[in-house]
Amino acid sequence: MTGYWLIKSEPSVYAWERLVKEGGARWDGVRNHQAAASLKAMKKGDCAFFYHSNEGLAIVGIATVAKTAYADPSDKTGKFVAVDVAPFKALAKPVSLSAIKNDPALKNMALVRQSRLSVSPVAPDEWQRILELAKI
DNA sequence: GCCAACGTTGGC
DNA sequence: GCCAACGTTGGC
Repeated sequence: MTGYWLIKSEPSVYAWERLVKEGGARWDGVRNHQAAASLKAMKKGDCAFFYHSNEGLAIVGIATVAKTAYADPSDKTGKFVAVDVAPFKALAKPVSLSAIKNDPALKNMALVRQSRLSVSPVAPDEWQRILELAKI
């Protein structure tokens, strides 16, 4: 069973285009326990929507989990974890936050309900719906 | 630049 | 262990 997730990044910090260019990245710096729990639950090969926060405000691509959770080297306390992700596919049509908010099928997404959460699970039906909107 | 939501910290 | 104060995130 493939798991579905959503990871956020500010484009000015780490943009989707950079992930594509570099072919992969360590996803570290998560300092929230709820988000960390999602990181720990990720399996190799799981898919994650890549969302641009602050600027763009849209899901722009799909990444895959290349390496499951390990101790985050940037965390001195040793409590938090990082995963490695790789680019999988760009969306033909980015799905904006406003489109998500306006879609009754997507209203309950963690992205909408808990906007500050940087890593969150995505339900399979939500995943499918977004793929439709993205014209994949 | 403002503000709401949420997490964390520290005094009691 | 409660709660006020403060810091951070992120949408608008």
